[in-house]
Amino acid sequence: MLNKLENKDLKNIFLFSELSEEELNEIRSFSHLKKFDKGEILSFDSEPYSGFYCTLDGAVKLYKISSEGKEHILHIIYPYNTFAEVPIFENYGEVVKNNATYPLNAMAIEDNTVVIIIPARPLLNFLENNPKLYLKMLSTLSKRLRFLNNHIENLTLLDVKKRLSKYLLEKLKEAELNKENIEKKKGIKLKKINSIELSISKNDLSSHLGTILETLSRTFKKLQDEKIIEVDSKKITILDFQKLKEISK
Amino acid sequence: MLNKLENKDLKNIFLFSELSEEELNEIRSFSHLKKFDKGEILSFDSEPYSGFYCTLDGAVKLYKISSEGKEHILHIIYPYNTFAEVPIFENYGEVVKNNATYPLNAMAIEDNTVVIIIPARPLLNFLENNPKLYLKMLSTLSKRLRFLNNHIENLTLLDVKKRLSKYLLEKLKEAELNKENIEKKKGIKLKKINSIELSISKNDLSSHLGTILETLSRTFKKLQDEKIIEVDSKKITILDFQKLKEISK
DNA sequence: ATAGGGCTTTGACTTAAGTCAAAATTCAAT
DNA sequence: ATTGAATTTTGACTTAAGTCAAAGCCCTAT
Repeated sequence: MLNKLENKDLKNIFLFSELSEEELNEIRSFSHLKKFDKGEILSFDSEPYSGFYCTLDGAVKLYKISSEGKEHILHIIYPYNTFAEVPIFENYGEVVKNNATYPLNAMAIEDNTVVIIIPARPLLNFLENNPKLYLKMLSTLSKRLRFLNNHIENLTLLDVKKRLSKYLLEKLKEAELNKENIEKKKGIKLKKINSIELSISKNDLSSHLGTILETLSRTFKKLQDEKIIEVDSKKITILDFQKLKEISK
Repeated sequence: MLNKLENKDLKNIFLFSELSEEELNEIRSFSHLKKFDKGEILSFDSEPYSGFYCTLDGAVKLYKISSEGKEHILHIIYPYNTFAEVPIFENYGEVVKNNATYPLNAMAIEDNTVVIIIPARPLLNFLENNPKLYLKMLSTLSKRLRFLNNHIENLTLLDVKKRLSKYLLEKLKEAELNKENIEKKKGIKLKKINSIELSISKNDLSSHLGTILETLSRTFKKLQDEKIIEVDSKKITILDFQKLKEISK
């Protein structure tokens, strides 16, 4: 159980992955951990400085909510991924004024979700002395921009069936990459992956896909009736990869 | 008419606004201009290196298009705003490999649209020698992230009437800021702004708002019937600012 | 193993927004 | 000013997806 921040935790974060032990110590000196239970909101305001976050354990959803209570999840953040960088940089210089606003809301979606909080001011100082990190940061933000562009494409140009198909294919690809990593690391050969385990509730999934639970349920059923997938609670088996790919286009 | 790139053009670009004449000369030495007519596609592939762009005259739409030909416009780019930075940074180091893909398509939407093209490799070198620009670049990308987050919020949580209302209010605000700038610059007092001139076709506007021309037309009519706005071709007069604000929430 | 709460599915119905087609308006070039 | 093309509006109709309500399922803690 994660209770104290160690250098090895920081090393897993892309931005810090190439830092020396001393440098990691420095990062640690101005960062701190915080733990949340499922459903708890990560209230950005309560922190001394606005800064950015990284999930170390559990999962966090980043979402927008309308005046009528409708929710849309833009990102699900898993361990070692950072979020809430925007307010640090968008008006740099003004950031310490404590009135920064975060574009998104954040909520833990698993018990014992641990995040590390890295305050803006010391981080900006650190970056200035280690300009090589700027490119890493630019890379992270650029990847997120591409993700959001694709997300908008999905939401505006595809119907729910296509969006769900695309999501399933992405998760399958992730699982495959993960498998290959394990194979390489352990020097073993694992059997081909043809199923995925949904890591979030179907309600959260529907919110991420820009629809509602009932419509998602019906769309799963349609794909199952067409013998393209098999749904067993959270386990989705892909029966016809080609057809799924065809639909997602 | 813009035919030759001059330092004063570069100076208007946020990223380069604080550079010396020599530094601007350097930027100019590896950049070049290109001119497009309305409807022409800015084909990123045809350029020697992938790099980023800045509009100097006219306007460019950045859009996604589906396999069925449906289009969604994510950004309209006006003079001195940059675009297409993502492929430079997302996999930095690999960028020179010439196989970078741009997340969005780009098309000129006015005749005589002039863009400046800044190739990735020399730009990255320049940044390395002028690390202060990194923060400006991070600021630009962060602002774009916030914009896209808001855009997704609008598309997923608001209906067309709300989206249009919000758009009109934003444009009104822009016009007001513009007015204030002129007043400050010229030391004169202008009368209050209560109308805006649409700078893009209604078809493009509908695509940007995530709907279609017919629905946009009907939504304009609804707002007009409710005496909230008055539509005279491209000129939109706001008759009831409060109500418009109420609707947009 | 069983009760209870949280999730998920199903059914019947509504609605916002899309489609297709035709008419009307606006714009730009003579 | 006039004409033809491009843009925009209007009307009639369809449809994907949302709403509301009820039933069913399945964890998890006793």
